[in-house]
Amino acid sequence: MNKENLSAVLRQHGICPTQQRLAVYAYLQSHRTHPTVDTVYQALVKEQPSLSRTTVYNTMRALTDAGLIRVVTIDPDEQHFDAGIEDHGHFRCSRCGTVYDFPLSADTVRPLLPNGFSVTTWDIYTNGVCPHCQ
Amino acid sequence: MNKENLSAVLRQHGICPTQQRLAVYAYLQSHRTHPTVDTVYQALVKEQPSLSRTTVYNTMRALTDAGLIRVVTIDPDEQHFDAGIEDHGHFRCSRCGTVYDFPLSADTVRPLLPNGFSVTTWDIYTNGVCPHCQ
DNA sequence: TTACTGTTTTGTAATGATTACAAATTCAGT
DNA sequence: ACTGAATTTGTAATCATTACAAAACAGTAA
Repeated sequence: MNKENLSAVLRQHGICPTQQRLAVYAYLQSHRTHPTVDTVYQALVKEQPSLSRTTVYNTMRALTDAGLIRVVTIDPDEQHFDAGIEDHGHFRCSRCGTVYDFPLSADTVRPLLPNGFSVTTWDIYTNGVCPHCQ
Repeated sequence: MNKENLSAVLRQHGICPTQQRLAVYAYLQSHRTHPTVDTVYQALVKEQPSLSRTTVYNTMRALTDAGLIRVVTIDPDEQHFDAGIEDHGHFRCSRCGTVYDFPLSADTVRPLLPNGFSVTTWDIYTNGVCPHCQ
């Protein structure tokens, strides 16, 4: 997706597409590696030396509230962020810490969800050792 | 489960059943409310004024490593702990913050898990509004 | 252009959970 | 009681995240 499209998406969700927000959102779109705030900050500050960590935090909050990205809380130490909002699960390797996606359809998950609660989001987090570390 | 049984369980898992560890484990067994370290500490320090928060942290680590309790990372701010190690999912109310259990059998979850990864633990976290807050 | 207004960004300081660490305590075995 | 290992305790450090206020920016009207 190019800058114009990203801009339009942000605007459609009531977020003013500033330089910084576009940069963060574009980074997440093109790096589907579940980066942390600090990873994104370190990458973008090279181009925008004036960028502030706070701006990255604020942007993550705005994008999350708008439903454009998700927070992945699989790591007890840091929040990870994911621009992939289609249905999928997450796997975290306990050796190398890498977070992987795996496919998962909402139709197979929905029957498992609890009755009587209005579920707005669900996440499936799995831990173990990835093929690369075995 | 009484003190003697709890003691035996700890010993079977290679954990020396000290006063403090027993107190923490007994608290988790009898309070299935997914308490945080601080909640447990505040409750137990009334009986054991010398109790240290560090001891509670250390005990949580030991019990987790032994597989006697699980960490619930559904709350981005704090870790919650759960003595229920039978299969179940978690629901967190975004209004009141309460974490609920809901039943879930391993047999229904297993087919959803990714191939090629050796999954050692899985968690299903759901968010929304609980019946009490609606 | 200039002044005005609301929004966004920035940098620093505060917060708060968690960990590191070393001294004090407990405890088993001699 | 004495020794040595394990455990607990309290304090200090770490580090992700948030709060906050000043500076920068964008748009609009005169």
